[in-house]
Amino acid sequence: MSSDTLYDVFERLSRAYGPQHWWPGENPFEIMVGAVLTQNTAWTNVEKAIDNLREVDALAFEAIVAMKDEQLAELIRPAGYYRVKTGRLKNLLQFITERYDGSLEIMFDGDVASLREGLLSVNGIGPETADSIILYAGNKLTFVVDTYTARIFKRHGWIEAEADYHAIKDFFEYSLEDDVSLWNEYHALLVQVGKNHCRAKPKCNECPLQDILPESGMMDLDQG
DNA sequence: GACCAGGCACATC
DNA sequence: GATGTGCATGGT
Repeated sequence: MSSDTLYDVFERLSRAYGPQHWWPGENPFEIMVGAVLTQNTAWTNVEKAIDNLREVDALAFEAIVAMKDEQLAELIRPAGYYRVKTGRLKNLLQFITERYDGSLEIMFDGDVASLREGLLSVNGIGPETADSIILYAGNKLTFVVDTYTARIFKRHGWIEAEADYHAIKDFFEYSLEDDVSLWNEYHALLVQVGKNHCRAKPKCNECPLQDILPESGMMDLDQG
């Protein structure tokens, strides 16, 4: 699809939903924790887990590092996969301790490419989580691709059905101007429209994107 | 009760 | 390299 169409999509979503103020979270550390907890999980469940951590003053780097695994697991339980995510959070904090002396400020100060590579080397941090941390916690330029992004653009035929994470990421990054605020807002809006209309069973009625002509390969969308 | 959610790692072929 | 499976809670 053309760069103009990509901006058109953004404008429509922006008009329909307004500013998204992403990421929901008070500070970079909280955003980073949320990025792990929300893996394949509804945000409402993540909120419960984050509230639990906050209640016991455990929404902080040293507090989580010091916590026993069973204790952390119990607190984040509402977010699901709680045993797995306990390990992932610990792995991430250990990485930051070792490489950046436990400082998010130092971590986000350096080169984005090497930070991304480092995050991806952590067991439990995949491309979406790494990019979410870099963009939303670090305010650094990287585009976040998620299930909704792929689903929306593939269903409309705007990207090829076989495109993988990096192909989609490259497509957005190449087509859009380098602007952290734009990339932040664009991903947030895609999640918003995805939640409302582009789930497994699509509801295309009243979707802000419904009357954009597909460029190819559009599936039958009005069965939801 | 079935289905789904802002993924990721690992086993198996 | 492609495909399948485990991980788990809570809302619809």
